Amino acid sequence: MSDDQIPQDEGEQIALRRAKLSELRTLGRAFPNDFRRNVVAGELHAEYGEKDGGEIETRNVRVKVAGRLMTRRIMGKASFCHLQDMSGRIQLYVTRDLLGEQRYDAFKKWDIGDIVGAEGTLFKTKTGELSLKVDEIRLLTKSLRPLPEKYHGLTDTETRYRQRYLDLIMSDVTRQTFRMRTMIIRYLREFLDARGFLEVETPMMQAIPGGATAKPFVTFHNALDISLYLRVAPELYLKRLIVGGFERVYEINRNFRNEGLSTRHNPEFTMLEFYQSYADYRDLMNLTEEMLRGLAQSVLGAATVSYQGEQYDFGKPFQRMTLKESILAFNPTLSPADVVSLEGLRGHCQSLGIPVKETFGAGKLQTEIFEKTVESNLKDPTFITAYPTEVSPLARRNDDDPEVTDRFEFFVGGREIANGFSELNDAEDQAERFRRQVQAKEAGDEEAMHFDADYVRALEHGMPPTAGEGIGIDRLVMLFTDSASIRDVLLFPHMRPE
RNA sequence: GGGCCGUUAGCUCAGUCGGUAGAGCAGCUGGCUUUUAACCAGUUGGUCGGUGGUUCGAGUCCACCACGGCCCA
Repeated sequence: MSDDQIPQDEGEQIALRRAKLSELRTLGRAFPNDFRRNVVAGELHAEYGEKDGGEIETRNVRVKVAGRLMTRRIMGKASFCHLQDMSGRIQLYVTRDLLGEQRYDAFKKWDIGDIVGAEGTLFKTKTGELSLKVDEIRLLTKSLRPLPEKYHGLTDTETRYRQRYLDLIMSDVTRQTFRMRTMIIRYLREFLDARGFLEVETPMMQAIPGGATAKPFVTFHNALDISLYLRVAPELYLKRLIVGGFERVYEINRNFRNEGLSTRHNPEFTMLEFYQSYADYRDLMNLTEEMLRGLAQSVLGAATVSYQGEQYDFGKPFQRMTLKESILAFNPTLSPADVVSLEGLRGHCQSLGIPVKETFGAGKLQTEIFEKTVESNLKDPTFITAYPTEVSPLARRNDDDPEVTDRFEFFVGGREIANGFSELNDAEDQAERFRRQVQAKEAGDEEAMHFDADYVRALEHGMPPTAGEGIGIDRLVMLFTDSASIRDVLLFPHMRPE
């Protein structure tokens, strides 16, 4: 950057650091990349943290570490500082006697935030902190901007999201949250891989957006001269793979839905979808229970999940009830006859203040009542089953009651985490359900599905009886990291441009 | 989209009844060879989110706008 590009309103601290960098440039390579560390802080603490200081010094352990300078206490001719690397922090003891006056004076001019490499021998201070007595130290990268305050850290929510790198530098909680996110996804992969599922990737850009009732983003492909949609779900592609003979597949990837932003919604979010042939929705409920119980044990080391002050026990068998049962349980004024009659449901919606459209059938009305009165009360891990066919255009009808499907949703902490069902593999029924969706779309429902003729053609070749499920990864990570907002589990949540 | 709250130094925050804008950390100068929110002394730093308005006078009151947070739809 030349001088005339430097913003004039930069603070004096930045100006001073730029001047220091400028001096470094005159002294040689200002951004060297020839320092090699041989250990990280966490390994040192793991190996020597519990050992006696005298024993450590006797062994004369020489190590090379590197990281960001986070604290500094200069006491004349000797100083303490902490380097932070990916694994943690290690304290350095830097003295004029070991470095010589010239190099020690240079060290004293470095700033908090600079990237430093150091070499020396391990010892323990009189307060017992494992430290490095430094005899070689180099500035590897000059930092031009001051870091947030060391004690309170970065608390401004907006800055934490917009400048996540600062949040990651300053907050151990944030670092831990995103490590946990990775651990959760890794566990899910290993769980499915171990059961013979094949991980695949399917199109993110689709000519016909399908697999969920949601408003898509539209983009344009210039060479093909067609509109493409960012996918709202991978479902129809994954089931094409089931038709193709990949009998167990899964995908962990992004979906995009053109909706508002909130503490639970980001326009792009991560879903796990998996499909298992020769299985039904009950098999998947059992699999889900096993998966989540194992997940809790694996990443938390306990069966109980603590979320926003409440405890959820994944160790005991998950509750199961049908949608209708749950509605009756939480709507004492509604009779068993009302819950299946159009008039009874409409009247109840009115008393609840739910806006009802003329086109809503009993199933849609039940779903509305469920979302308004039941969902937030499903605290303990609970499966709700028997969703209306009307709101389940891709799910297999129940053999005894064609008005409902062999479908479940899974709730914990009052939030939907998973949605699964026995797949509809009757091509003619599927074609009819698509036609219904197209009618709804023509009637103005922006979230209704398109008719996907190739998907019906695939089903016409025969899809084995299959069950499939989607799990919202972001919500799962929120639960397991005790995060109140989805933005806390997304490294770069969407924000309005500054 | 609606309601409430917020935006003051690089960061974390005060700012009374409308009367020349403060602290801690960071920075700068000096001191200090086992400190750890190091310490001691001194010290720099502000378009109070933006634009209008009311007023002799606005960080403070009013209106609108921007961005964010929480709740609701």
